[in-house]
Amino acid sequence: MENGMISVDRWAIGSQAYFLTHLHADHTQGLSPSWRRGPLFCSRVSAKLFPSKFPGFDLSLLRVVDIGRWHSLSIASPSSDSASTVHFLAVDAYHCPGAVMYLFRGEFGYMLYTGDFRWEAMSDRALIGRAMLLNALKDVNLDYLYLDNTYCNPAYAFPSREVAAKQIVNIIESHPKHDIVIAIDSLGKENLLAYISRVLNIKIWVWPERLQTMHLLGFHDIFTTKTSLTRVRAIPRYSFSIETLEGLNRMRPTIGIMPSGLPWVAKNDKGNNHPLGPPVIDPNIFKKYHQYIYTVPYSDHSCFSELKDFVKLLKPVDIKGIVTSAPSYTNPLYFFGHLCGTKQTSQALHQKNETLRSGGSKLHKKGVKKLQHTGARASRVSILRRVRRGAKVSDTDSTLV
DNA sequence: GCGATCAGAT
DNA sequence: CACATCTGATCGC
Repeated sequence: MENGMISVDRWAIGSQAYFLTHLHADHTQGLSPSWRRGPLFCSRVSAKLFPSKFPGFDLSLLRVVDIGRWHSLSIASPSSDSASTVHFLAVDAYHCPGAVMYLFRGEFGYMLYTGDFRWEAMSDRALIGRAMLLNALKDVNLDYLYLDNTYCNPAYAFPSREVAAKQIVNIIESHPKHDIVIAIDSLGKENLLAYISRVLNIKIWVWPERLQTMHLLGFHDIFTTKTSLTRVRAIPRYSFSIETLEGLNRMRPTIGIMPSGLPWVAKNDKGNNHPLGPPVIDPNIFKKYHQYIYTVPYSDHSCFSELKDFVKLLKPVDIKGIVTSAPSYTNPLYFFGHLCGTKQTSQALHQKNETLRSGGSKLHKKGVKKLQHTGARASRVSILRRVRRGAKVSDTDSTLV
């Protein structure tokens, strides 16, 4: 938060309390096993996963925030002797396991920080979250909304995860003799994999660290690390590529499935990369992306229409985007200003397509020097990182490139 | 030397 | 493309 007394998904020095929305790496930059700058509030599921993400972390710093219940925290005011109280409520963000949004109440008014979230209006979980938020805000204004603006453009239109999951099952069923690899991250999309497993009555291979995560999350019979037990494997997204699929296909017929909201960007005209132009739906939707690869619009972020529903529901006085680093960052007020309180619309028109950068300016020139590195040191760093997250596999079994 | 951060990759 | 992630190189204490 801007007053500097509380940080959400930021871990630099200077705050009295720190809040974690979820355990994806881009929200934990700056956290490390040796971090101990203050109490760290997070959901119960995040707390459970915490030791495996940061082995050696001082767990006495963790404060579990129960979903749906108001908590409070006393913080010292920087300008006066008196302490003030901040109240906060965690609401299920329905993004990845443990992901929550935080509603804060304090001298600054009401502020909602969504973190990453998916707002599928028809889902039970979103309905519960909706009721919590409406109840908390029924008699007051929401002064600030920090919004997951990952897909804050009408060009981003994709179906519910339920629909996308059925598409994926259809793809698998239409390739009965193929091996299947599905790209996932270190956390998230467990429900998709569980759905595939249940419908097709098949186990899903995951890599060993991921199996540990699955066990912590309470999945005990669905996943395996033995390739001989299944033709469906979930592999890290960073190792999922055209080359990977080509390599696999030299051994056995294999297709890859990339579940993501990204390919469903509408493509604007070439020369005109104005991000605000009329949306044009990508004609390749639901089609093959490559000889061996299907991309399916399964997203853990809200699409544009869901963001719009969310803003309409909460009618915040002001909105700020959480994601500010994307090249085509768009101020949410451009699309949603008219749904907000006073004066935002005209303001938004002057702020459209504003690009915000974080503090570190990148002035380094590239390629000025090419130093040889000492191979010994590089591998030591790498090994330490592997050890920290728990013994990386060198599995001949999975035939990952 | 070591952790933090950056650049570049998928 | 870059949702999130990993690797190796470099920075800075």
